[in-house]
Amino acid sequence: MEDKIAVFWFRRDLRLEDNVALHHALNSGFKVLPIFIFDEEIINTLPKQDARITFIYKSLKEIDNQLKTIGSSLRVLKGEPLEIWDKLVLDYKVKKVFFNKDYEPYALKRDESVKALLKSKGIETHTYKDQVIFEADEVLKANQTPYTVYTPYKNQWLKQFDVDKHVKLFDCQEFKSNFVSVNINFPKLVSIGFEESSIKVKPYSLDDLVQYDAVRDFPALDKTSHLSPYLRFGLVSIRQVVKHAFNTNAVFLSELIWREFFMQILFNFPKVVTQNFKPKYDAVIWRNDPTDFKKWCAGQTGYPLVDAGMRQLNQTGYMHNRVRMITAGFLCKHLLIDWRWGEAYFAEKLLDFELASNNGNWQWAAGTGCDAAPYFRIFNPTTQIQKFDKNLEYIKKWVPEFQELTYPKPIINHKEARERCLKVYREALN
DNA sequence: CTCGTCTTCAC
DNA sequence: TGAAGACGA
Repeated sequence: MEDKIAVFWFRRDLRLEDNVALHHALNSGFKVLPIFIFDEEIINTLPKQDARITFIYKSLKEIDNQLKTIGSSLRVLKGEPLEIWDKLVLDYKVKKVFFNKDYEPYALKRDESVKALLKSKGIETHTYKDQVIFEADEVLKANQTPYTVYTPYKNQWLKQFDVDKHVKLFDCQEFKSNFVSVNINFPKLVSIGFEESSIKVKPYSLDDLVQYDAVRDFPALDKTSHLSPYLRFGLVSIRQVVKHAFNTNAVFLSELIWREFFMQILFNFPKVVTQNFKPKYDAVIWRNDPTDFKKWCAGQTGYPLVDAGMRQLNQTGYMHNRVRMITAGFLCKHLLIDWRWGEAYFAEKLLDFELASNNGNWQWAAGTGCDAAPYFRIFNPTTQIQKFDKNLEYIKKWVPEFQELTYPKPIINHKEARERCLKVYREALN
C-alpha cells in the first residue's frame, strides 16, 4: 500500500506563496497532494465563456506548471464537492486535509459537510485564517458585538493591527520538496465545460499606490490598483498587500479595511444576502420597470457617465470604482429599481465579483445598508462629470457617440427623478 | 445619557 | 451650509 498523504485543497487562495494552509500542509510530515475542485453547484449556472472561469483556469494552469517543475502536479476535479471527497479518499490513503477558511454562507455549509464526511472516515481536517487579517469575531465593540458602522470599525481594526504580527510570511518555497511526486495531465478547458473568454484580466500594479488617494477618483486616469480579481481568487496574499498599503498609502489601506468590514457584516448578518440591512426600508416601493433596467444594463440611459460605466463593465468585466457608485446610485435612486437587480447584474459581469463587497456596496448605494449613504444623498450624474471626468476622456472612450444624434435622450430628467425618489423614500419611512 | 460623528454631496 | 437619525464610546 502506498504511503499516507495529506491533501491541500485550493479554493480562493490560488497561489503557492505565503499561503497559510499550504504552509502547514507542507510541514505536516506527510507528502502533499494539491487539488482544486470545479464545484458544479457554482459553475453550472455560468455561461460557456465565463471570464472568471477562464481566469481561474489560467491561474490553476500556472500553479500546475510550477508544480511540474518540481516533479509534482495539481489534481483538478469537477463535481459536487462532497461526492468528490467521497471518491478521492478511495484513491489515496489520506491522513490529513488542509484548507483555508472561506466565510461565505454557501462555503461555510459546504465545508461543514466535507469536514463531517472526512471525520467519519477518520481523516483530520485542518483549516486556517488566510483570506483576511481579522476574522468576523476578531474586531468587536467593547460589548463584544459586531460593528455596523465603518469608521469605528476601522479605528478599532487599526488599533489592533500590528504590522509585524499580522503580516508574517507563511513560507511555502522552503518545503516544496514535500509535494507528492506525481504526473497528472492538466485538463483542457472544454473538458470542464467551458470555452476561453475574450475578456482578459488586467495586470495589477502596486507601484503607483503612493498617489492612490490623489488619483483614484478619476476614471480616465485608470489609476486604481486593479487588484480586486487577484484578491478575490487569492492570487495575491492579503498580508502582503496590507503590508504594502500600510507602508505607502493610508487611503488604500482603508479600502482593504472596507473589504474586511463587509466580510464581517456578511458573516454576522447573513440575511443581507436577500434582505435590507435596515428593515425600515422594506417599505420602499421600487418601480422595477424592466425597460428602464434593460437600458441601464446596456448603457443606454442617456446619462453619459452612467452609460460609460455600464459599457466598460459589459465589455471588460471591470468598472472604475467612482463610476460603480454613480451607476449603482442611478439605478436605485433615479430609476427606483431594487438594488438586488443591480447587485445580480454586477455579480454576473464583474471579474472581481465578491459577495460581501458587492452586497455591502449595493446596499450602501440604495441607502438600505449598514452605514449607508443617506437616502436624500442622490448623486447628480452631470455634476459628477464636472468633478471627475471634466475633459470627457472616460466618457468618449466608452460612449464615443455621446455628442451625436444617435445618442439617446436622458431616460428621465434629473430633477424629477430626484424629487420622485425623495418622495418614495419619505413615504416608506412614514 | 450625552455628545461627537457619520466614504466617496447637492443646491 | 444642511442633510435624519442612529451608532458608538
